[in-house]
Amino acid sequence: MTITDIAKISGVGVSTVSRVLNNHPDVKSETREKVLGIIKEYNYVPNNSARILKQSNTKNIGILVKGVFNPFFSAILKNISTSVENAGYTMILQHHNNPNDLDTLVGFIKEKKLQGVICLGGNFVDIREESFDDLDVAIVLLCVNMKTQKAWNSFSTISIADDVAAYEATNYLIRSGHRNICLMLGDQYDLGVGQIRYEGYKKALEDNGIKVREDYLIYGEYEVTKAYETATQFLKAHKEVTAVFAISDMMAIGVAKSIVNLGLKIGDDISVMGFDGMDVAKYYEPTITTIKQPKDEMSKLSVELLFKLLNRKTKNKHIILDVELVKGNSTKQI
Amino acid sequence: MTITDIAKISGVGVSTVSRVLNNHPDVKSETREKVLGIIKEYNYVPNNSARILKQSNTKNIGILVKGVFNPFFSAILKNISTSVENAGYTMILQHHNNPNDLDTLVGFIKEKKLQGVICLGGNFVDIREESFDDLDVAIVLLCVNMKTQKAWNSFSTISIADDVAAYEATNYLIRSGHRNICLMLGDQYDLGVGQIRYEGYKKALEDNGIKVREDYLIYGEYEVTKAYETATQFLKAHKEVTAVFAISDMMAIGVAKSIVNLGLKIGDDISVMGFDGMDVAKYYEPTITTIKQPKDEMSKLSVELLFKLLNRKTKNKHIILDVELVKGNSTKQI
DNA sequence: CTGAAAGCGCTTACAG
DNA sequence: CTGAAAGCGCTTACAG
Repeated sequence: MTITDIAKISGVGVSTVSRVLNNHPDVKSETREKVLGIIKEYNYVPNNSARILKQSNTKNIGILVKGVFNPFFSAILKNISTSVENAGYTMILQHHNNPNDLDTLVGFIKEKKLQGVICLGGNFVDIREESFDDLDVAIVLLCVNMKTQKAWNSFSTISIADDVAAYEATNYLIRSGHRNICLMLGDQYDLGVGQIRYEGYKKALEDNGIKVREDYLIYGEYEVTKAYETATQFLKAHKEVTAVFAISDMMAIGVAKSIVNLGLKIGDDISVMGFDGMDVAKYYEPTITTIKQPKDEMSKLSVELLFKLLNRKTKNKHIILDVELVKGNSTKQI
Repeated sequence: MTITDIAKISGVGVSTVSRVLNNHPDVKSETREKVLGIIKEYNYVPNNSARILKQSNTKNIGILVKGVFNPFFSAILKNISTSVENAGYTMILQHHNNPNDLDTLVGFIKEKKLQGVICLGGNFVDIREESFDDLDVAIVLLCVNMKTQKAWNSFSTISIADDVAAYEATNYLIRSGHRNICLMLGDQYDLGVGQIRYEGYKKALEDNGIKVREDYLIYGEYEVTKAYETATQFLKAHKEVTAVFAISDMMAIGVAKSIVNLGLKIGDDISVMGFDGMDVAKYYEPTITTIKQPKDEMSKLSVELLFKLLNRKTKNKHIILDVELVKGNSTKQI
C-alpha cells in the first residue's frame, strides 16, 4: 500500500492524497472525506522514511543514555517520553558505554537525522563550541559532568551543582560529629557526575581539616546489590568509620542493609547519606537522608528547553537547579 | 554531504561509495581506502531514511510500553536496549496509555516500519491470529494479559502464570493464618496483569472459604507514594486487616512504610507481600516477601526469541516462566 | 572491479 | 481546489 495505490483507488492524484495526509487546508472537503475513507479502509500508513527523505524535518528526538540505567534516569525518561510523543515527535532511545561521549553523540545525531537530543549522563571532556557546527540540532545535556561552564551557545545544559551538593552532604555529616566518612561512588573510572561529587566530598573534608583517605573510596556501581556487598566488606575492615555517603539512593539502601546485617543500627551506629531524592529514600525504614535532585523540574525543563531551541524561540542556556538536603533518620549526631 | 558529494570528491561513482559503505567485498582495496579516507575526512554519515526507503530492512526494533514505567520495566529495558544495539538495530521506544493496545501496536509497526517489536504491558483483548497478517514483523508480548493462551502463530508471548503466582502469594498468607487480606492493585481500570493477579487472589480466598470483599481492593498506581497514602487511609479504617498483598514491590514498600508510621510493626502486626522480586525488596528492612519474576530470563529470552523470529529460525512460541515465592520478614504467621 | 540509471514512496513548487 | 513532474539520498540489478 503506497500513496500511489491510495490515489488510484480514490480516483485522485497523489498530491491530493499527500495534502489530505498532511492536513493541508486547500482540499475540497468532499475529496478529503473520500480519500480519508479509502485510507481507513485499507489501513494505509505513510512510509516514514520517504517522508523524512523529502522533508528535512525528521521529527526524531534522540535520548542518549550513558552508562547506568538507574531508576533515577527512568523517572526522567518517562516524563520526557510523554512530552516528546505529545508533541508528535518520535523518541529514539540509545544506550551506550563508549568512552568518547562526544563522538557517540555526533554519530547518533547524524545517523538518525535528529532534530533534537537529550543526553543523560556522561562527561563530555572534549566538547567545544564548534563541536556541533554543521549539525543544526537542539542539544540538551542533563546530569552531565560539565566542569567548564562557559557561556557556550551551541548546546544547553541543565544540571545541579554536583560539587556543592556533595560538599553540603559531607559537611552535614561532619557537623553531626563524623570524621571518618567513607564515600561510595559508582565505579573507579566514572568521569561523569561521580567525579564532581567526589571533589565536593574532598573539599568538605579538607575545609574541616580531615585527611582524605584513598581507601575510604568504595564503589557500588549504582546498584543496590553491589553496594551491599562492597559496604559489607568495607565496614567489616573499617570499624572506625561512622558514616557512609553514597552518591545514589539505591546504593545508600544497599549500604543501610549491610549495616543491619552486620548487627549494627542504621543512624545510631553508622550514618548513611544518599543522593538523588528518590521516593524510595523517603519510604525506606528508616528514612534515608539524601540530596534531593529536582527531577520533575529537570525533565520538564529539559523538554521545554529542547522544543524552544527547536523552534528557535530561545538561545542556548546553562541552567543550574537547586538541590535540597532532605533529613531522614539514617544519619545521627554523634 | 551526500553520497554524490563523496563520490565526486573521491573521483569514483556513487555505486562504489555505496559498496564501500555496505562492506561489499568486490571493491579494490585501494579504492576502498581512498573512499574511506574521504568519508572520514568529511565526517560523512549516510542518510538513514534514504537507505531504509530502498532496503525493506529498516533494522528498527520498537519497544511499546503500556501505562506504568515502573522500575521493573526499566531493568528489562536496559537489557533489551543493549542487545538490540549490539545486533546493529535501532531501538525506538514508545510509551502509551491508549485503551486499544492492538491498534496502537499496529500503527506503531507501520509508521516506523518495524522489523520487530516487544510490548511491555497491556491487555490485547481483541487480538486475533489475523491481526498481523499483512505486516511481516516479529512480535513478542511481555508482561501482558493473555487470557486466551491459544497456540497462535502470528506472535509470541513470554509471561508468567500471573493468576497462579497471585494464588500462591495469597495462599501463603492464608496458610500463615491471615483471613482478612487486602489486595493492592495498580488502578481500577487495569485490564492487564493486574486483572489476572486479582483473579488468582480471588480464587485463593474462595478455595479457602474466605469471602471476597470489594472494599478490600485498593489502588496504589504502581507508585510508592500513592501506595503509602492509600494504605494509610485504608488501614486506619480497617483495623481487622492483618495482611496486605501489593502486586508490585514498590507499592509493597509504600504499604510497609504506612504500617510503621501508623505505629505498627511490619510483619508482627500487619504482613506485607510484594510482587516482582526487585532487588530493593531484598534490601528493604525488613526484607519484603515477594513473588520473584525471572526478569533477566524474561529480557534475555524476549530478545533472543525476537531475533530468531526475525531470522525465521523459529516459529512463534508462547512461553510461560516460573516464578518463585521469596520469603522475607515482612510476613509473619499469626 | 566499476559506473550509469532506475526506482524506493513520499512532498512540494508549478501550472492550471 | 487539483494533478503531473521533479527530486530527496540512497541501493541494486545491469552492463561492461
